[in-house]
Amino acid sequence: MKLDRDFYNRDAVTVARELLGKRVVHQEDGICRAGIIVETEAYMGVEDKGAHSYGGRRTPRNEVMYGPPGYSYVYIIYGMYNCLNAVVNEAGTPQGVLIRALEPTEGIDVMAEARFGKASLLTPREMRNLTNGPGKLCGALGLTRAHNGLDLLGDELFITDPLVPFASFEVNAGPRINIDYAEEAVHYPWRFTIQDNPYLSRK
DNA sequence: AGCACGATTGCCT
DNA sequence: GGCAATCGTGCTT
Repeated sequence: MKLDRDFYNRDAVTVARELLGKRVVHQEDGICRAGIIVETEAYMGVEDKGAHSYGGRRTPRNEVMYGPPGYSYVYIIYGMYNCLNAVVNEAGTPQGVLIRALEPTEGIDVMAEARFGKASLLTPREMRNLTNGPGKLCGALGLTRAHNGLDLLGDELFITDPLVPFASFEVNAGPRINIDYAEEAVHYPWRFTIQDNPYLSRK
């Protein structure tokens, strides 16, 4: 069951919290790769010094944030990694939720091939490193800037309820990662994690 | 046209 | 723990 448009039509903090435990799917060329979201960050838009859209900054890169909710925002960081966000809130309020880590569930062999060049016989360490970071999960799912602006209610990249009920979990909130430039916003508790999940990007 | 920097990762000590 | 890699992007000139 895909999350509907209204799910995304709320503020980023609310959506970031509620995306925990949901299932991200990338389906391309008949190949399905998916995982459960275990870590997110909220970027609250024009008033959030951590956000790409802070102060109403609008560029070709973040243009999709200014469109309707429920679309992908994929951007390149450090010249080599991609980060996946869901655009949230009504059109014109440029907020987003960064997907920071997944627990892999489907297409693990394909993800392993994409990350490590082998489809099986992963060490426990490799298994954990498959999707425990925003750049890593994009690598595993095969997501690039070419997947920017996709409708998350479409058939290529979408988010659903989990196929089988995910074990009950506690949600933790803490400061976001690597936004040292964000002044007072540095300490806002807008990073959400499933407590003790083995696929978190850090403790 | 040039330049400083980043919502990261992986390798090294 | 530290730090280099690597280049698209945005902003200045």
